[in-house]
Amino acid sequence: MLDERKAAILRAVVEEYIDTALPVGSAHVVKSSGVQVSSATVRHDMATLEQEGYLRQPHTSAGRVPTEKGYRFFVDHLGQPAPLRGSEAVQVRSFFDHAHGELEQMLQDTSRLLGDLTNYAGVVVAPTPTETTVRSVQVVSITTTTALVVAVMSNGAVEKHTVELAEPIGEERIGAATVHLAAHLTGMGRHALSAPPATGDAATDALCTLALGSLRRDSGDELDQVFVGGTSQVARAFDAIETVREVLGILEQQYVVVTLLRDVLDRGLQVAIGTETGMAPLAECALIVAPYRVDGEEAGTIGVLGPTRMDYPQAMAAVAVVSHRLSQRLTEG
Amino acid sequence: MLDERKAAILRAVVEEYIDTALPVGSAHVVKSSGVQVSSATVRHDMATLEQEGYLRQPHTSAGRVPTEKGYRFFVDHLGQPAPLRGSEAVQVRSFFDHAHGELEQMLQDTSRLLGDLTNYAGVVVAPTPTETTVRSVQVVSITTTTALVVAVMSNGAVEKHTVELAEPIGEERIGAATVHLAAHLTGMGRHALSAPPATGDAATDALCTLALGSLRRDSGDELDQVFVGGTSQVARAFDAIETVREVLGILEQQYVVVTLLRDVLDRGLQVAIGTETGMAPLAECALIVAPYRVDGEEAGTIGVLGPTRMDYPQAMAAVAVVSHRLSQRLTEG
DNA sequence: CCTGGCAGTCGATGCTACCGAGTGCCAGCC
DNA sequence: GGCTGGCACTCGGTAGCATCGACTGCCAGG
Repeated sequence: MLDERKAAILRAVVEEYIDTALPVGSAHVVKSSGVQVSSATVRHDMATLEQEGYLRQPHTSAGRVPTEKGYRFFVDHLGQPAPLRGSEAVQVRSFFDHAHGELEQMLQDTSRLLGDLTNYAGVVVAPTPTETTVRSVQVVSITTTTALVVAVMSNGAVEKHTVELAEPIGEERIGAATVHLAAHLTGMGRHALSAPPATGDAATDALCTLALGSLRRDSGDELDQVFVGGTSQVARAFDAIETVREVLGILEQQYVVVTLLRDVLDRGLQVAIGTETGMAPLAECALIVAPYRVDGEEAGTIGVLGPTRMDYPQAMAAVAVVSHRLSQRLTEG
Repeated sequence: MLDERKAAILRAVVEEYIDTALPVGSAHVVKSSGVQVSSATVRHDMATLEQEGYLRQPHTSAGRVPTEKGYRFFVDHLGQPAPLRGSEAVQVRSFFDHAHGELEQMLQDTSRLLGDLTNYAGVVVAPTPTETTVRSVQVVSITTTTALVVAVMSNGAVEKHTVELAEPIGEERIGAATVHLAAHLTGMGRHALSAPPATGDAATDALCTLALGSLRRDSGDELDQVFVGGTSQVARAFDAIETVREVLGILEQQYVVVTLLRDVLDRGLQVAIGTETGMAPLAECALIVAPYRVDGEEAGTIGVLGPTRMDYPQAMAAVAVVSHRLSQRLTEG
C-alpha cells in the first residue's frame, strides 16, 4: 500500500494527466497536489512509484504517466465519486421525464445520453428476456401465405416474427390458431414453450407449429440488443486515428460488445482499465459498467467506453445516475 | 462538354486519385490513361481542365486533384457502372437469403452490409409508414394500471405503446376494449384513426381513448428510423481526424441524416458530391442514395457515405444491388 | 528525511539545404 | 494548328543540425 504522500502524488499525476494528456513532471505535482515538500522529494517518490509500477516514463527526461496499475489504484482508493454537475443532473432528469415511446428507442437514446454526459461512447445492452412469460399471442395475416406472430411478454416486450405458409390459409383458421395458441401458451415461460395439442384441423395445426417454432427459434439465437451512442466521441477522445479505427471497429461488433460488458460485470468490476477489458485493441481504453434493474432484477447493462485517461469520477457518477434512473423508469412503467 | 482526350485525362486523374489519394501528375496520366500523347500535351489539357473547373492544384508544383465538378462529370459521363465483384455478389445474395427476424434488425444489418461492401458508412432510413392501414389491434395488461397497445399494420410493422391508466382495470374490460377497438379500427389508415363510438362503459371507453391517443400521437412525432452501419469505415476513409469527428457527429444525428437523404433523393440525384449534399461538414464527402420499394411503392432510402474520392462505380453498384434485393425481400415477405 | 543545486538526457522546435515531382512556357517539328 | 522535347522554375517534403527546455537522478548538506 502507498503511504499518504505517495498516494497524493499519484492522485496529482493521474488528475493532471487526465486533464492535459501530457506527462506530468515533479514541479507540476508540487503545484497541484498540495503536498508540502520540494520537487526533489516528489521526484524521489515518483521514482519509487515507477519502480512499484504505478507510473511510467514515456522516455527519460519526460514527466510521468500513470500505468494501468496507477489508474486502478486511483479508481479504487483516490477517485472520490464526483457528484454530477448541476447542469448534467438536470439533463438526466429531464431526459427520463420526457422519455417515452418504445423501449428500444429509449435505450438507444439512453446510450446517447451517456455519450453526451461523459463525452465518451455510451453503451446499453438489453438482454433478450429469459425469464419472462408469454402474456398474449396473436397471429395476423399479412398476405395469403404469410402471417405475423406477435407475442407480448410479461415485461412488456413485444416479439414479432413473420412465418411463411406452404399454402394459403383463410382468416378463420388464423383466428382459430390465435385462440388456440393464446389459450395454450399464455403464462408459459420463455424457454418452456411446449407444443399445443392438436386441434384436429391440419392447416391450423401447421400454422401453430410454425408460430411456435418462430418463437422458440428466435429465443435461442437472438442476441442481446446493443445500442451504442456517441461514437463521434471516440474520435474526440483519441488523437491517434489508428486507435479510433480499432475502437470503432470493436463497437460495431454487437457480439463482442455484449461479451465485453458481461465479462467485466461477471468479474464483479465496475471499471475495467486497459488490458483488464480482456481485449487487445482496447489497451488504451477504460470501460465503466453498471447493471440496471427492472423490478429489482438485473435486466441489462449500461456502460461508457473512453480512453484510459478518462475522467473516472465524473464518468462513474454519470453511469451510476443513469443506471439508477433507468432502473426506476423501467420499473415504474 | 469535354473532347474525348480531355475526358480520358479527367477519368485517369479521378481514377488514380481515388486509388492513391495523391495529386496526379501529367506523367502518371500518360501511363494510365492510354492516351497516345506526350506529357507536355497532357499538361496543357490539364491546365485547361483546371481553368474550366474540373481539376485543381493543391499547390503549384503539385499534381492535380479533381474538383467537385470533376467528380460530377466523372460520375455522369465516365464512371461505367462496375458490376459487383463476384465475392460481393455472393455476400449480398447470402445476406438476403439468410435474412430473417424482425424488420428493424434486418435494416440495421443491411446498413452494415452496405458498409462492408463499400468500405464506407452504410445508411438505411425506414419511414414511419404513412399509408398503411391497421390490420389488428390488441390491448394487453402489463400491470393493473398499465397496458400495452399493440397494433399490427398492413405492411407488417408492429407498433407498441404503453398507456398508463388512472385507475386499475380488470381483464374483462381490457378484453372488451380489444374487441371494440379491433372492430372499429381495423382497416383504417394510419392518419385517419377516428374515435370509436362509446360502449357505454366508462372505464372501457377511457382505455379506448388512451389507446387511440397513443397510436395517433406517435404517428405524428415519430421520426423515420435511421440505421447506420460501418461507422469505423469513416475513420478509415479519412486521414484528418477532424473530418472523422465531424462526419461521425453528423451520422449521429438521426434527424439530420433523414433530411439529408431525403433532400438528395428529392432533387432526383443518385449521387451528391461535397457541397451538393447541402451540409458544410460533408464538404469532403460524397453520398450515394437509392430508394427501396415495398410492393412497388417507395418505402425508404438506403445510402452510402464516403469521401469525395470514393470508388463511385463500385459503390453505386453496391447500392443499386442492395436496394434491389432489399425491395425484393421486403415485397415477397 | 528532506532540500537545493547541478549535471545530464532527450524530445520538441526551428532552421537550412537539398531533392524531386510537377508545372508552364517556348521554339521547333509535322 | 496541334503536338513535342527541352528547360527554367516552384515548392512541399525530408534530412541534418543546433538549440531549448522540461525533465530526471544524484549528492552533499541542513
